[in-house]
Amino acid sequence: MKVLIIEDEVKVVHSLSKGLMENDIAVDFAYDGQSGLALAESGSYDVIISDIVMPRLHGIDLVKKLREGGLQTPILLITALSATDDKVKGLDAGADDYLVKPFEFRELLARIRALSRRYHDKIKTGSILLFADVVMNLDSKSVHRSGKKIDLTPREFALLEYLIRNKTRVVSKQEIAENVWQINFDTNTNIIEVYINYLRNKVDRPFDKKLVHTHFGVGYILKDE
Amino acid sequence: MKVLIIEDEVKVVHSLSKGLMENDIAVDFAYDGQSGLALAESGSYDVIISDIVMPRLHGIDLVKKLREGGLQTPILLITALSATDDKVKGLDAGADDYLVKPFEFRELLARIRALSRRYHDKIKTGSILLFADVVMNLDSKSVHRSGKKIDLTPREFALLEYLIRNKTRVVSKQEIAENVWQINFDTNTNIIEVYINYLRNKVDRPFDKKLVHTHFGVGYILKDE
DNA sequence: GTGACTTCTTAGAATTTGCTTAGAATTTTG
DNA sequence: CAAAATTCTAAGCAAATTCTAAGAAGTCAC
Repeated sequence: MKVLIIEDEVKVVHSLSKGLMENDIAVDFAYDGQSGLALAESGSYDVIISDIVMPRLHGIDLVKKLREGGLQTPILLITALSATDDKVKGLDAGADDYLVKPFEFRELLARIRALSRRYHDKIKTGSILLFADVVMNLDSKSVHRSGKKIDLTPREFALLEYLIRNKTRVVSKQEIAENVWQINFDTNTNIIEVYINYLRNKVDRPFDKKLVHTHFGVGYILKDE
Repeated sequence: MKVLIIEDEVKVVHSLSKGLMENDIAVDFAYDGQSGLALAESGSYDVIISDIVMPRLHGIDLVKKLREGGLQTPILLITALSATDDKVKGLDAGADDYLVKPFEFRELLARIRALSRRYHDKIKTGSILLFADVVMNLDSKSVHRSGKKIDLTPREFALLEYLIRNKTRVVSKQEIAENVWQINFDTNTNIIEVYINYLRNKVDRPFDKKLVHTHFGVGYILKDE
Protein backbone atom coordinates (compact mmCIF):
# COMPACT_ATOMS: atom_id res chain seq x y z
CA MET A 1 0.00 0.00 0.00
CA LYS A 2 1.15 3.51 -0.87
CA VAL A 3 -0.31 6.78 0.39
CA LEU A 4 0.22 10.46 -0.38
CA ILE A 5 0.28 13.00 2.46
CA ILE A 6 -0.41 16.64 1.61
CA GLU A 7 0.29 18.80 4.67
CA ASP A 8 2.26 21.99 5.25
CA GLU A 9 3.46 21.30 8.79
CA VAL A 10 6.76 19.52 8.47
CA LYS A 11 6.53 18.06 11.95
CA VAL A 12 3.18 16.43 11.29
CA VAL A 13 4.36 14.99 8.00
CA HIS A 14 7.42 13.60 9.67
CA SER A 15 5.63 11.85 12.50
CA LEU A 16 2.92 10.48 10.21
CA SER A 17 5.39 9.10 7.68
CA LYS A 18 7.32 7.40 10.40
CA GLY A 19 4.24 5.77 11.87
CA LEU A 20 2.90 4.65 8.51
CA MET A 21 6.21 3.24 7.34
CA GLU A 22 6.40 1.18 10.49
CA ASN A 23 3.12 -0.35 9.39
CA ASP A 24 4.45 -1.24 5.94
CA ILE A 25 2.75 1.63 4.17
CA ALA A 26 4.86 3.52 1.63
CA VAL A 27 4.58 7.30 1.88
CA ASP A 28 5.06 10.22 -0.51
CA PHE A 29 4.42 13.79 0.58
CA ALA A 30 3.83 17.33 -0.63
CA TYR A 31 3.97 20.51 1.43
CA ASP A 32 1.28 22.48 -0.38
CA GLY A 33 -1.89 21.87 -2.34
CA GLN A 34 -0.41 22.78 -5.70
CA SER A 35 2.36 20.22 -5.70
CA GLY A 36 0.07 17.75 -3.95
CA LEU A 37 -2.32 18.03 -6.87
CA ALA A 38 0.41 17.20 -9.36
CA LEU A 39 1.50 14.11 -7.44
CA ALA A 40 -2.04 12.94 -6.73
CA GLU A 41 -2.98 13.10 -10.40
CA SER A 42 -0.45 10.43 -11.22
CA GLY A 43 -3.04 8.00 -9.91
CA SER A 44 -0.47 5.81 -8.24
CA TYR A 45 -1.72 5.96 -4.64
CA ASP A 46 -4.09 3.78 -2.68
CA VAL A 47 -5.20 6.64 -0.45
CA ILE A 48 -4.62 10.41 -0.45
CA ILE A 49 -4.49 12.20 2.90
CA SER A 50 -4.76 15.97 2.78
CA ASP A 51 -4.91 18.78 5.28
CA ILE A 52 -7.79 21.14 4.59
CA VAL A 53 -6.03 24.41 5.44
CA MET A 54 -2.99 24.77 3.25
CA PRO A 55 -0.96 27.33 1.34
CA ARG A 56 -1.48 27.78 -2.40
CA LEU A 57 -4.49 25.49 -2.77
CA HIS A 58 -7.22 24.85 -0.22
CA GLY A 59 -7.95 21.20 0.58
CA ILE A 60 -11.55 21.35 -0.58
CA ASP A 61 -10.58 22.89 -3.91
CA LEU A 62 -7.91 20.24 -4.24
CA VAL A 63 -10.53 17.51 -3.85
CA LYS A 64 -12.78 19.22 -6.39
CA LYS A 65 -10.01 19.47 -8.96
CA LEU A 66 -8.96 15.87 -8.49
CA ARG A 67 -12.51 14.59 -8.88
CA GLU A 68 -13.09 16.78 -11.91
CA GLY A 69 -9.98 15.25 -13.40
CA GLY A 70 -11.62 11.87 -12.93
CA LEU A 71 -9.43 10.54 -10.16
CA GLN A 72 -11.16 7.89 -8.10
CA THR A 73 -8.57 7.33 -5.40
CA PRO A 74 -10.05 7.60 -1.87
CA ILE A 75 -9.32 10.93 -0.18
CA LEU A 76 -9.16 11.50 3.58
CA LEU A 77 -9.34 15.11 4.73
CA ILE A 78 -7.80 16.35 7.94
CA THR A 79 -8.55 19.62 9.67
CA ALA A 80 -8.04 21.47 12.90
CA LEU A 81 -11.59 22.81 12.83
CA SER A 82 -14.41 20.61 13.94
CA ALA A 83 -16.79 22.76 11.91
CA THR A 84 -19.45 20.43 10.55
CA ASP A 85 -19.76 22.84 7.70
CA ASP A 86 -16.32 22.08 6.31
CA LYS A 87 -17.03 18.43 6.71
CA VAL A 88 -20.16 18.66 4.58
CA LYS A 89 -18.36 20.74 1.97
CA GLY A 90 -15.44 18.33 1.87
CA LEU A 91 -17.56 15.24 1.47
CA ASP A 92 -19.72 17.06 -1.02
CA ALA A 93 -16.66 17.92 -3.09
CA GLY A 94 -15.87 14.24 -3.29
CA ALA A 95 -13.75 13.38 -0.27
CA ASP A 96 -14.39 9.95 1.24
CA ASP A 97 -13.64 10.49 4.91
CA TYR A 98 -12.80 13.17 7.41
CA LEU A 99 -10.62 13.35 10.53
CA VAL A 100 -10.39 16.16 13.09
CA LYS A 101 -7.09 17.15 14.69
CA PRO A 102 -5.88 16.12 17.13
CA PHE A 103 -6.45 12.45 16.37
CA GLU A 104 -4.89 9.22 17.49
CA PHE A 105 -2.53 7.62 15.06
CA ARG A 106 -4.31 4.30 15.37
CA GLU A 107 -7.51 5.99 14.29
CA LEU A 108 -5.84 7.32 11.16
CA LEU A 109 -4.37 3.93 10.37
CA ALA A 110 -7.74 2.25 10.73
CA ARG A 111 -9.40 4.74 8.39
CA ILE A 112 -6.67 4.47 5.77
CA ARG A 113 -7.08 0.73 5.78
CA ALA A 114 -10.85 0.95 5.58
CA LEU A 115 -10.70 3.35 2.63
CA SER A 116 -8.18 1.27 0.79
CA ARG A 117 -10.24 -1.86 1.34
CA ARG A 118 -13.43 -0.19 0.11
CA TYR A 119 -11.66 1.00 -3.04
CA HIS A 120 -10.25 -2.39 -3.84
CA ASP A 121 -13.64 -3.95 -3.22
CA LYS A 122 -15.08 -1.64 -5.83
CA ILE A 123 -12.45 -2.80 -8.26
CA LYS A 124 -13.18 -6.41 -7.38
CA THR A 125 -16.94 -6.10 -7.69
CA GLY A 126 -16.31 -4.72 -11.12
CA SER A 127 -17.60 -1.18 -11.04
CA ILE A 128 -14.09 -0.05 -11.89
CA LEU A 129 -11.87 -1.72 -14.47
CA LEU A 130 -8.15 -1.05 -14.63
CA PHE A 131 -5.57 -1.66 -17.29
CA ALA A 132 -2.12 -0.07 -17.18
CA ASP A 133 -2.84 3.64 -16.64
CA VAL A 134 -6.40 3.34 -17.94
CA VAL A 135 -9.25 3.67 -15.44
CA MET A 136 -12.68 2.70 -16.63
CA ASN A 137 -15.62 3.57 -14.38
CA LEU A 138 -18.73 1.62 -15.29
CA ASP A 139 -20.96 3.73 -13.03
CA SER A 140 -20.07 7.09 -14.44
CA LYS A 141 -19.32 5.57 -17.85
CA SER A 142 -16.06 7.49 -17.86
CA VAL A 143 -12.60 6.53 -19.07
CA HIS A 144 -9.37 8.19 -18.03
CA ARG A 145 -5.81 7.53 -19.03
CA SER A 146 -3.02 9.00 -16.91
CA GLY A 147 -5.61 11.28 -15.33
CA LYS A 148 -6.76 12.62 -18.68
CA LYS A 149 -10.39 12.19 -19.60
CA ILE A 150 -11.18 10.22 -22.74
CA ASP A 151 -14.59 10.57 -24.40
CA LEU A 152 -15.80 7.35 -25.95
CA THR A 153 -19.01 6.59 -27.82
CA PRO A 154 -21.12 3.73 -26.46
CA ARG A 155 -19.72 1.28 -28.99
CA GLU A 156 -16.14 2.31 -28.36
CA PHE A 157 -16.76 2.01 -24.64
CA ALA A 158 -18.16 -1.49 -24.99
CA LEU A 159 -15.24 -2.55 -27.15
CA LEU A 160 -12.66 -1.24 -24.70
CA GLU A 161 -14.54 -2.86 -21.83
CA TYR A 162 -14.46 -6.20 -23.63
CA LEU A 163 -10.75 -5.90 -24.33
CA ILE A 164 -9.97 -5.03 -20.69
CA ARG A 165 -12.11 -7.87 -19.36
CA ASN A 166 -10.15 -10.22 -21.59
CA LYS A 167 -6.78 -8.60 -21.17
CA THR A 168 -5.02 -11.93 -20.64
CA ARG A 169 -5.72 -13.36 -24.07
CA VAL A 170 -6.01 -12.54 -27.73
CA VAL A 171 -9.64 -12.09 -28.75
CA SER A 172 -10.72 -12.86 -32.30
CA LYS A 173 -12.94 -10.64 -34.40
CA GLN A 174 -15.45 -13.46 -34.28
CA GLU A 175 -15.65 -13.11 -30.50
CA ILE A 176 -15.73 -9.34 -30.57
CA ALA A 177 -18.58 -9.39 -33.06
CA GLU A 178 -20.57 -11.77 -30.89
CA ASN A 179 -19.91 -10.01 -27.59
CA VAL A 180 -19.73 -6.35 -28.47
CA TRP A 181 -22.09 -6.21 -31.44
CA GLN A 182 -24.05 -9.36 -30.57
CA ILE A 183 -24.20 -10.33 -34.20
CA ASN A 184 -22.98 -13.36 -36.05
CA PHE A 185 -19.80 -12.24 -37.63
CA ASP A 186 -20.18 -11.28 -41.22
CA THR A 187 -16.91 -11.29 -43.11
CA ASN A 188 -18.24 -8.67 -45.49
CA THR A 189 -17.92 -5.94 -42.93
CA ASN A 190 -14.80 -4.28 -41.57
CA ILE A 191 -16.61 -2.59 -38.73
CA ILE A 192 -14.36 -4.06 -36.06
CA GLU A 193 -11.20 -2.81 -37.73
CA VAL A 194 -12.82 0.59 -38.01
CA TYR A 195 -13.66 0.64 -34.33
CA ILE A 196 -10.26 -0.63 -33.28
CA ASN A 197 -8.91 2.31 -35.24
CA TYR A 198 -11.29 4.72 -33.49
CA LEU A 199 -10.14 3.37 -30.13
CA ARG A 200 -6.50 3.73 -31.05
CA ASN A 201 -7.09 7.32 -32.09
CA LYS A 202 -8.48 8.15 -28.68
CA VAL A 203 -6.71 5.80 -26.31
CA ASP A 204 -3.30 5.24 -27.86
CA ARG A 205 -2.39 8.01 -30.30
CA PRO A 206 -2.27 10.87 -27.75
CA PHE A 207 0.05 8.85 -25.49
CA ASP A 208 3.50 7.36 -25.65
CA LYS A 209 2.83 3.75 -24.85
CA LYS A 210 0.52 1.86 -27.20
CA LEU A 211 -1.91 -0.53 -25.52
CA VAL A 212 -3.97 -2.01 -28.39
CA HIS A 213 -1.99 -4.64 -30.27
CA THR A 214 -2.86 -6.65 -33.36
CA HIS A 215 -2.03 -10.33 -33.70
CA PHE A 216 -2.03 -10.78 -37.42
CA GLY A 217 -4.57 -13.34 -38.54
CA VAL A 218 -5.78 -13.94 -35.00
CA GLY A 219 -7.20 -10.87 -33.31
CA TYR A 220 -6.45 -8.17 -30.76
CA ILE A 221 -5.03 -7.92 -27.24
CA LEU A 222 -4.18 -5.17 -24.79
CA LYS A 223 -0.55 -5.06 -23.74
CA ASP A 224 1.34 -2.56 -21.62
CA GLU A 225 4.45 -1.75 -23.73
CA MET B 1 -19.05 28.42 8.76
CA LYS B 2 -19.77 31.84 7.32
CA VAL B 3 -22.17 34.45 8.69
CA LEU B 4 -23.46 37.82 7.52
CA ILE B 5 -23.84 40.68 10.00
CA ILE B 6 -26.20 43.54 9.10
CA GLU B 7 -25.80 46.35 11.63
CA ASP B 8 -25.28 50.11 11.36
CA GLU B 9 -23.11 50.65 14.43
CA VAL B 10 -19.53 50.26 13.30
CA LYS B 11 -18.30 49.53 16.80
CA VAL B 12 -20.69 46.64 17.30
CA VAL B 13 -19.81 45.16 13.92
CA HIS B 14 -16.16 45.41 14.73
CA SER B 15 -16.30 43.69 18.08
CA LEU B 16 -18.62 40.96 16.84
CA SER B 17 -16.46 40.17 13.80
CA LYS B 18 -13.40 39.92 15.96
CA GLY B 19 -15.04 37.53 18.40
CA LEU B 20 -16.53 35.36 15.67
CA MET B 21 -13.33 35.13 13.69
CA GLU B 22 -11.52 33.96 16.80
CA ASN B 23 -13.99 31.10 16.84
CA ASP B 24 -13.26 30.11 13.24
CA ILE B 25 -16.37 31.72 11.82
CA ALA B 26 -15.95 33.77 8.64
CA VAL B 27 -17.76 37.10 8.65
CA ASP B 28 -19.17 39.45 6.00
CA PHE B 29 -21.00 42.64 6.94
CA ALA B 30 -23.30 45.35 5.67
CA TYR B 31 -24.06 48.68 7.33
CA ASP B 32 -27.67 49.05 6.23
CA GLY B 33 -30.64 46.89 5.35
CA GLN B 34 -30.53 47.63 1.65
CA SER B 35 -27.02 46.38 1.02
CA GLY B 36 -27.56 43.61 3.58
CA LEU B 37 -30.45 42.36 1.48
CA ALA B 38 -28.30 42.19 -1.61
CA LEU B 39 -25.59 40.20 0.13
CA ALA B 40 -28.01 37.91 1.94
CA GLU B 41 -29.74 36.96 -1.30
CA SER B 42 -26.56 35.38 -2.60
CA GLY B 43 -27.44 32.41 -0.42
CA SER B 44 -23.86 31.82 0.61
CA TYR B 45 -24.21 32.17 4.38
CA ASP B 46 -24.89 29.69 7.12
CA VAL B 47 -26.56 32.26 9.36
CA ILE B 48 -27.67 35.87 8.87
CA ILE B 49 -27.53 38.20 11.89
CA SER B 50 -29.41 41.46 11.54
CA ASP B 51 -30.17 44.44 13.76
CA ILE B 52 -33.82 45.35 13.77
CA VAL B 53 -33.49 49.13 13.81
CA MET B 54 -31.52 50.22 10.78
CA PRO B 55 -31.31 52.93 8.14
CA ARG B 56 -32.85 52.42 4.69
CA LEU B 57 -34.57 49.13 5.41
CA HIS B 58 -36.07 47.99 8.70
CA GLY B 59 -34.97 44.57 9.97
CA ILE B 60 -38.43 43.09 9.94
CA ASP B 61 -39.04 44.19 6.35
CA LEU B 62 -35.66 42.76 5.45
CA VAL B 63 -36.68 39.37 6.82
CA LYS B 64 -39.99 39.56 4.97
CA LYS B 65 -38.30 40.33 1.67
CA LEU B 66 -35.74 37.58 2.09
CA ARG B 67 -38.39 34.98 2.88
CA GLU B 68 -40.57 36.16 0.02
CA GLY B 69 -37.58 35.65 -2.23
CA GLY B 70 -37.47 32.07 -0.99
CA LEU B 71 -34.29 32.24 1.05
CA GLN B 72 -34.03 29.50 3.67
CA THR B 73 -30.94 30.62 5.58
CA PRO B 74 -31.53 30.93 9.34
CA ILE B 75 -31.91 34.55 10.47
CA LEU B 76 -31.13 35.87 13.97
CA LEU B 77 -32.57 39.30 14.82
CA ILE B 78 -30.99 41.66 17.32
CA THR B 79 -32.58 44.70 18.93
CA ALA B 80 -32.15 47.20 21.72
CA LEU B 81 -35.81 47.04 22.59
CA SER B 82 -37.06 44.17 24.60
CA ALA B 83 -40.51 44.87 23.25
CA THR B 84 -42.19 41.49 22.93
CA ASP B 85 -44.15 43.03 20.14
CA ASP B 86 -41.13 43.35 17.87
CA LYS B 87 -40.08 39.85 18.79
CA VAL B 88 -43.41 38.44 17.65
CA LYS B 89 -43.36 40.48 14.46
CA GLY B 90 -39.83 39.34 13.69
CA LEU B 91 -40.48 35.65 14.17
CA ASP B 92 -43.74 36.04 12.33
CA ALA B 93 -41.96 37.54 9.36
CA GLY B 94 -39.76 34.46 9.20
CA ALA B 95 -36.82 35.06 11.54
CA ASP B 96 -35.56 32.00 13.42
CA ASP B 97 -34.27 33.50 16.64
CA TYR B 98 -34.10 36.75 18.56
CA LEU B 99 -31.57 38.37 20.87
CA VAL B 100 -31.95 41.51 22.99
CA LYS B 101 -29.10 44.01 23.46
CA PRO B 102 -27.06 44.03 25.50
CA PHE B 103 -26.19 40.37 25.26
CA GLU B 104 -23.17 38.29 26.15
CA PHE B 105 -20.99 37.28 23.26
CA ARG B 106 -21.08 33.65 24.39
CA GLU B 107 -24.84 33.73 24.15
CA LEU B 108 -24.68 34.94 20.54
CA LEU B 109 -22.10 32.31 19.65
CA ALA B 110 -24.25 29.56 21.15
CA ARG B 111 -27.31 30.69 19.19
CA ILE B 112 -25.41 30.94 15.92
CA ARG B 113 -24.12 27.44 16.42
CA ALA B 114 -27.55 26.13 17.32
CA LEU B 115 -29.09 27.65 14.20
CA SER B 116 -26.36 26.29 12.00
CA ARG B 117 -26.58 22.88 13.63
CA ARG B 118 -30.32 22.63 13.10
CA TYR B 119 -29.76 23.20 9.40
CA HIS B 120 -26.98 20.66 9.12
CA ASP B 121 -28.96 18.08 11.06
CA LYS B 122 -31.61 18.33 8.39
CA ILE B 123 -29.00 17.60 5.76
CA LYS B 124 -27.77 14.59 7.70
CA THR B 125 -31.19 13.10 8.27
CA GLY B 126 -31.77 13.42 4.57
CA SER B 127 -34.62 15.87 4.52
CA ILE B 128 -32.40 18.24 2.58
CA LEU B 129 -30.45 17.17 -0.50
CA LEU B 130 -27.55 19.21 -1.82
CA PHE B 131 -25.85 19.29 -5.17
CA ALA B 132 -23.45 22.09 -6.11
CA ASP B 133 -25.42 25.27 -5.33
CA VAL B 134 -28.77 23.49 -5.47
CA VAL B 135 -30.69 22.99 -2.22
CA MET B 136 -33.61 20.61 -2.30
CA ASN B 137 -35.90 20.53 0.70
CA LEU B 138 -37.94 17.35 0.75
CA ASP B 139 -40.14 18.54 3.61
CA SER B 140 -41.24 21.79 2.05
CA LYS B 141 -40.84 20.40 -1.49
CA SER B 142 -38.86 23.48 -2.40
CA VAL B 143 -35.78 23.87 -4.57
CA HIS B 144 -33.32 26.75 -4.56
CA ARG B 145 -30.26 27.43 -6.63
CA SER B 146 -27.80 30.08 -5.45
CA GLY B 147 -30.49 31.32 -3.08
CA LYS B 148 -33.02 31.76 -5.87
CA LYS B 149 -36.27 29.87 -5.63
CA ILE B 150 -37.07 27.44 -8.43
CA ASP B 151 -40.65 26.27 -8.94
CA LEU B 152 -40.86 22.68 -10.07
CA THR B 153 -43.89 20.55 -10.85
CA PRO B 154 -44.17 17.26 -8.95
CA ARG B 155 -42.72 15.27 -11.82
CA GLU B 156 -39.85 17.66 -12.35
CA PHE B 157 -39.15 17.55 -8.62
CA ALA B 158 -39.07 13.75 -8.59
CA LEU B 159 -36.75 13.67 -11.57
CA LEU B 160 -34.31 16.13 -10.02
CA GLU B 161 -34.44 14.23 -6.74
CA TYR B 162 -33.58 10.99 -8.52
CA LEU B 163 -30.69 12.63 -10.32
CA ILE B 164 -29.30 14.11 -7.10
CA ARG B 165 -29.61 10.84 -5.22
CA ASN B 166 -27.63 9.17 -8.01
CA LYS B 167 -25.19 11.97 -8.61
CA THR B 168 -22.17 9.65 -8.80
CA ARG B 169 -23.32 7.66 -11.78
CA VAL B 170 -24.94 7.95 -15.17
CA VAL B 171 -28.58 6.91 -14.98
CA SER B 172 -30.21 5.44 -18.07
CA LYS B 173 -33.64 6.41 -19.34
CA GLN B 174 -34.65 2.87 -18.50
CA GLU B 175 -33.84 3.49 -14.83
CA ILE B 176 -35.43 6.90 -14.79
CA ALA B 177 -38.63 5.48 -16.25
CA GLU B 178 -38.75 2.76 -13.63
CA ASN B 179 -37.91 4.97 -10.67
CA VAL B 180 -39.51 8.29 -11.46
CA TRP B 181 -42.48 7.20 -13.58
CA GLN B 182 -42.67 3.62 -12.24
CA ILE B 183 -43.47 2.32 -15.67
CA ASN B 184 -41.75 -0.23 -17.85
CA PHE B 185 -39.84 1.84 -20.30
CA ASP B 186 -41.57 2.18 -23.59
CA THR B 187 -39.24 3.31 -26.35
CA ASN B 188 -42.12 4.93 -28.18
CA THR B 189 -42.28 7.80 -25.74
CA ASN B 190 -39.89 10.68 -25.39
CA ILE B 191 -41.32 11.86 -22.10
CA ILE B 192 -38.00 11.68 -20.31
CA GLU B 193 -36.26 13.88 -22.85
CA VAL B 194 -39.12 16.33 -22.56
CA TYR B 195 -38.79 16.47 -18.79
CA ILE B 196 -35.02 16.73 -18.89
CA ASN B 197 -35.60 19.71 -21.12
CA TYR B 198 -38.12 21.19 -18.66
CA LEU B 199 -35.60 20.74 -15.85
CA ARG B 200 -32.84 22.37 -17.85
CA ASN B 201 -35.08 25.33 -18.61
CA LYS B 202 -35.64 25.94 -14.92
CA VAL B 203 -32.46 24.70 -13.26
CA ASP B 204 -29.71 25.33 -15.80
CA ARG B 205 -30.71 27.93 -18.37
CA PRO B 206 -30.99 30.90 -15.94
CA PHE B 207 -27.52 30.16 -14.54
CA ASP B 208 -23.98 30.07 -15.78
CA LYS B 209 -22.91 26.59 -14.86
CA LYS B 210 -24.86 23.74 -16.39
CA LEU B 211 -25.53 20.79 -14.09
CA VAL B 212 -27.57 18.35 -16.19
CA HIS B 213 -25.33 16.54 -18.64
CA THR B 214 -26.19 14.03 -21.36
CA HIS B 215 -24.11 10.93 -21.98
CA PHE B 216 -25.09 10.23 -25.54
CA GLY B 217 -26.53 6.78 -25.92
CA VAL B 218 -26.30 6.08 -22.20
CA GLY B 219 -28.27 8.49 -20.04
CA TYR B 220 -27.94 11.52 -17.82
CA ILE B 221 -25.78 12.62 -14.90
CA LEU B 222 -25.44 15.74 -12.78
CA LYS B 223 -22.03 17.33 -12.89
CA ASP B 224 -20.76 20.59 -11.49
CA GLU B 225 -19.35 22.19 -14.66
C1' DG C 1 11.02 -9.52 -53.48
C1' DT C 2 6.37 -10.84 -55.06
C1' DG C 3 1.74 -12.05 -54.67
C1' DA C 4 -2.12 -13.10 -51.78
C1' DC C 5 -4.16 -11.86 -47.99
C1' DT C 6 -5.11 -9.14 -43.87
C1' DT C 7 -5.43 -4.92 -41.52
C1' DC C 8 -5.53 0.21 -41.43
C1' DT C 9 -7.36 4.52 -42.62
C1' DT C 10 -10.50 7.82 -44.40
C1' DA C 11 -14.61 10.01 -46.11
C1' DG C 12 -19.08 10.26 -46.24
C1' DA C 13 -23.81 7.92 -46.24
C1' DA C 14 -27.20 5.91 -43.26
C1' DT C 15 -29.02 5.46 -38.97
C1' DT C 16 -29.86 6.39 -34.33
C1' DT C 17 -30.39 9.37 -30.56
C1' DG C 18 -31.54 13.58 -28.38
C1' DC C 19 -33.59 18.38 -28.33
C1' DT C 20 -37.25 21.42 -28.83
C1' DT C 21 -41.83 22.97 -29.57
C1' DA C 22 -46.73 23.12 -29.92
C1' DG C 23 -50.70 21.51 -28.64
C1' DA C 24 -53.85 17.62 -26.98
C1' DA C 25 -55.18 14.97 -22.94
C1' DT C 26 -55.41 14.62 -18.23
C1' DT C 27 -55.36 15.99 -13.49
C1' DT C 28 -55.70 19.37 -9.94
C1' DT C 29 -57.66 23.37 -7.88
C1' DG C 30 -60.78 26.94 -6.59
C1' DC D 1 -67.93 22.62 -13.08
C1' DA D 2 -64.67 25.70 -15.20
C1' DA D 3 -60.04 27.36 -15.22
C1' DA D 4 -55.44 26.47 -14.54
C1' DA D 5 -51.71 23.65 -14.18
C1' DT D 6 -49.47 19.58 -15.31
C1' DT D 7 -48.47 15.61 -18.00
C1' DC D 8 -47.91 13.50 -22.19
C1' DT D 9 -47.76 12.85 -27.52
C1' DA D 10 -46.03 13.80 -31.79
C1' DA D 11 -43.25 15.69 -35.26
C1' DG D 12 -39.52 18.17 -37.24
C1' DC D 13 -34.87 19.32 -36.67
C1' DA D 14 -30.04 18.87 -35.13
C1' DA D 15 -26.29 16.33 -33.69
C1' DA D 16 -23.71 12.30 -32.75
C1' DT D 17 -22.84 7.72 -33.73
C1' DT D 18 -22.60 3.74 -36.51
C1' DC D 19 -21.61 1.61 -40.61
C1' DT D 20 -20.06 1.00 -45.64
C1' DA D 21 -16.84 1.08 -49.03
C1' DA D 22 -12.60 1.64 -51.28
C1' DG D 23 -7.80 2.52 -51.57
C1' DA D 24 -3.37 2.39 -48.81
C1' DA D 25 -0.37 0.01 -46.01
C1' DG D 26 1.34 -3.91 -43.75
C1' DT D 27 2.31 -9.06 -43.07
C1' DC D 28 3.49 -13.61 -44.32
C1' DA D 29 4.83 -17.64 -47.11
C1' DC D 30 7.23 -18.91 -50.83
